[in-house]
Amino acid sequence: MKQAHHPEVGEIALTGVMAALSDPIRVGLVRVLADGRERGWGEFRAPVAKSTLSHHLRVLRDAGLTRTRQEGTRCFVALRRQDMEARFPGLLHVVLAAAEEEDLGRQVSMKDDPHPA
Amino acid sequence: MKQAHHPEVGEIALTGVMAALSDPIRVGLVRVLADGRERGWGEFRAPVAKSTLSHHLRVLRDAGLTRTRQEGTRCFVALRRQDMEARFPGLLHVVLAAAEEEDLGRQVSMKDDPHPA
DNA sequence: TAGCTTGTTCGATGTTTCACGAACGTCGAA
DNA sequence: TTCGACGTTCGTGAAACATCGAACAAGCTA
Repeated sequence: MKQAHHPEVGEIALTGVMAALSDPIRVGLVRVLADGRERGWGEFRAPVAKSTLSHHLRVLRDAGLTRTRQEGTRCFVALRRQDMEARFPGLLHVVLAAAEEEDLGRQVSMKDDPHPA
Repeated sequence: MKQAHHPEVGEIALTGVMAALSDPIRVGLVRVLADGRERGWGEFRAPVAKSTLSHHLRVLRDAGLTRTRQEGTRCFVALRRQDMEARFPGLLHVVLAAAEEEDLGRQVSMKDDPHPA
């Protein structure tokens, strides 16, 4: 588990962000992170193998959408809302609203938080 | 040249739109169409073969971002601004602003319109 | 009719992506 | 030090994608 790379704000590329958000699972991950809370890796519930989940979280991280922090042997993931807002103002908001409208990424939830309402 | 398919407003999918906008050429195409003017296919200038350009315009069309109209043997392409606005309010605007910020898709221009400013 | 123009489609190629299970490295607990 | 938990990485396929040139179809034009 080496220290993961995170792009700086200025390095965040629009194409990377768009590509990252072109997958339903990843949109779901962003949605559950949308409230700004940092989440433990193991809390995520998605219908894929853990290696695949790791892959998706890596794509989000590489694109600059999320930040991963390590603490001992476990990881915490958070949305880089402010960085995204600084780089591409309004983007995250409209994408989240659009995803909500479509209920895209509903397959993703958090443990002990069945995403009910 | 058969009649191309266009998704209805309600059928436009967020993932499709995001995927379509994850390529610099396609973002460039959207940018030159952003003023709302309908453009002739042959006016586009992009550093790819015409078969590749055709492919990119098809992806944009299939995603619901553009509309293609045929007139005799030639085609005219226009951005579906209103439809996009109805489906995903604000999305096109923020994406265009972000693309502007990054000068993404500058490789695409129009004949007799060298994208000067 | 013959030929030109226009854009699409086809086939091939190389790259990237998504998916999985298995193996691995690291850390904390026993 | 041994064990278990936690994520990452690897190896592998299947599918999708970007790209090109060549072939094609449809419509003008001569």
